[in-house]
Amino acid sequence: MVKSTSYVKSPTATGATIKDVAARAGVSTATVSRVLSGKEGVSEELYLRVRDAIEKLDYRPNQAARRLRERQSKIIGALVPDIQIPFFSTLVVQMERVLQEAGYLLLLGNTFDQLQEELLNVSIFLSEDVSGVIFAAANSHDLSNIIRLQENGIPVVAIDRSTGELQVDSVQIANIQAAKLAVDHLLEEGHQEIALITGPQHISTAFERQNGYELALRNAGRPVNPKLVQDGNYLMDGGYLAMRNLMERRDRPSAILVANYVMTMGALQYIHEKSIEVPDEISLISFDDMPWSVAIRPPLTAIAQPVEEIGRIAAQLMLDRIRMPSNSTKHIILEAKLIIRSSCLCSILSTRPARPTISDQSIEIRLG
Amino acid sequence: MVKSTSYVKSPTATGATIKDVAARAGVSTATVSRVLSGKEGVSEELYLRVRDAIEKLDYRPNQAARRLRERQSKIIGALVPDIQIPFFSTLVVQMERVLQEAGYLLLLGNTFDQLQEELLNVSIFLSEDVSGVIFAAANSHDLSNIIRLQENGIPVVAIDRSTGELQVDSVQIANIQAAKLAVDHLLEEGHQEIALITGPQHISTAFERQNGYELALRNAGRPVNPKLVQDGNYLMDGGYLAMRNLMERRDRPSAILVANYVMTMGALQYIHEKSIEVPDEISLISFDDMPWSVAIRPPLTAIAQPVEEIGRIAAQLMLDRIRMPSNSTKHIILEAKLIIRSSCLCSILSTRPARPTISDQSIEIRLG
DNA sequence: TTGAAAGCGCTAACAA
DNA sequence: TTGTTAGCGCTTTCAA
Repeated sequence: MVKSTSYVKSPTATGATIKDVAARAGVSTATVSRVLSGKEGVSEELYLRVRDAIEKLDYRPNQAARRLRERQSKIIGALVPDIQIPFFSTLVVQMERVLQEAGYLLLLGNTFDQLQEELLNVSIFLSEDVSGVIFAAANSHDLSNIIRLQENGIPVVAIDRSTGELQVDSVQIANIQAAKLAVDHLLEEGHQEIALITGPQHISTAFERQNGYELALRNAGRPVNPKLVQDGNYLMDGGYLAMRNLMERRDRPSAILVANYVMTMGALQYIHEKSIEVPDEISLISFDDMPWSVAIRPPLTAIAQPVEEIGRIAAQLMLDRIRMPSNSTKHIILEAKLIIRSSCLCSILSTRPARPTISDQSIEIRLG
Repeated sequence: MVKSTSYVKSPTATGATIKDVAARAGVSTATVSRVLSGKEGVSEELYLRVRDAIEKLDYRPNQAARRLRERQSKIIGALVPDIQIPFFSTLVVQMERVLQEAGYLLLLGNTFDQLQEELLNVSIFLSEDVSGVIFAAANSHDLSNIIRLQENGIPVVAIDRSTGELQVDSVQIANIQAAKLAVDHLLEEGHQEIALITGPQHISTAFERQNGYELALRNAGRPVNPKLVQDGNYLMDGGYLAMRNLMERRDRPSAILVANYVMTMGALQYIHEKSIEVPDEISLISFDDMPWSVAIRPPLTAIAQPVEEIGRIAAQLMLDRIRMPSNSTKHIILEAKLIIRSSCLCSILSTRPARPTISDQSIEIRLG
């Protein structure tokens, strides 16, 4: 068969277009468009005919065409370190829920805390002409990628991490207080040597949590021993190594605060490999609380962040900012809670007969 | 100031367009387009001028316009149950990596294993005119949403879960063999009463794993006791309740296979609440292996799926299918491995003096 | 209340 | 090798 050589991209059945709908309903595309966007001024009769045609043809408007015409994509980009980290996957799910409700699409970008990956995703976002970007900065000291977005007139909202000078809406927790809360608790329990496994210093949550740790010690008139502060790089390996460094010391600390959940897993691996008893030999408090923190032996005392709320608020801030671009910048700070379970208990206390240790009777303490 | 009333959507600085680049380089937009797509037939001189203009203007092509014009979005939709489940977040990250490399964007859709949510996401995918969809069916017995995609000429690839009649490329593990492997191991260790915590019967991995469990027992000439098969709904709560049902029986099983990781967390919660000793009182094997399986006490014996490989292969199958639509359908079945750690150990063996139990001396066994 | 028509930014056929 | 131009599917102005 000889056919004309007009070029056709997709030989497969493409969906119906607005033209098809218009033809079938016997109206103009303008009318269909009006029905689509629920605009006033369409007669009952035509409205019904159009709706009918839409249904019959299983028509769905082409988003690319819409975006091109409307000059706004209704896509929100999200820059997170790694969706494999439970904290961030929960964040993303919540943001998505709120945004979807408002007719926006969430486009995910994992940065793995590398500026280069962040840049790559920012480029994609710019190409997609995103309506906004919610971001956890890969490096709190280098926000050039974020600034690039702003220069392009794209509203941005910071989550989880601070942004220093940069004027942007933000949601995060009170990291200093949260860390202080944990250390205060350990001090109250009578711990003398309290260590910290911290994260990369270019990530704000890491140094803020460290600040909180040091603040608590100083407030209590205790010295801050730099040897007891180990960088675990926010990774599982790092947590493992940091824990090893700490436990191989001649004078082991009696308690440890771990600045994120991933490192806690690494720390626990070391603890279990060496059959160290928690909390008898060492008390442990972990940042971040997971549903399965109670499935771990011993159940972990943890600093629980209101993750879902952070996600929802971030999305809401974004929507507000898009609607009212000139509103004043908002900074939302939420408080984290200390959930006391059984991974920290003062070894001194365990000598008191009135309060049995876990290993004796396996009680469980739950507060908060 | 009185201005003309021409309508303007975005008052903010929009990025440069191809026209701007053409003007600046003193060429036509066609030439810019040719440079952009790396086409032959542009003189060295113009090429350089165009590149320079692109750089100076920080120009990035508008994707919406491209999609509209090219009639293909280069977006791949991904339908997964819940990105908060580690297995799926890893899958997504790997797929994204491969697809991005090939110039495709991944658009994520969480179904939470609800057909309604699946439908919602499919509608979005259709509107976005996605080039393909990689899916883990919310319900293996109702693939109508997937069929709808196919009817629209959209290539689909199945991951993780079977699709029965439906002819589609797929990647999954050999679930029956994997479950059998685990149960065989427990049988070899001398366990008499082996229980299963299974998932929803409309999810193929759940019933396939159950088949493998039953097959292993039958092959060994053992009866299958329906009371020992508990539905845990693939959720943490479900795992908790299923474990409780099992342990409250007069004759407790001596070993349990848990069909996914989330339920294992629930099961462990119950185990720890009741201070049940693993593996002394009960042996446990869990489907799915996580980096932090070694951070749990005791380190979990697990069936490790090649998650990352599944993700990469799925993405590759998708790309192949797009390039060669008429290729024959491929089914890739990968094998899972049994990683033996310390959560399963035969209680009979522990009576042999030569082999101390974990709780005695805290040895660690690692194979695989 | 309705329709005609312009044009969003881009690619590719075709002409030069 | 380069430019001109049509048109992808949609929304909105403007005129009727």
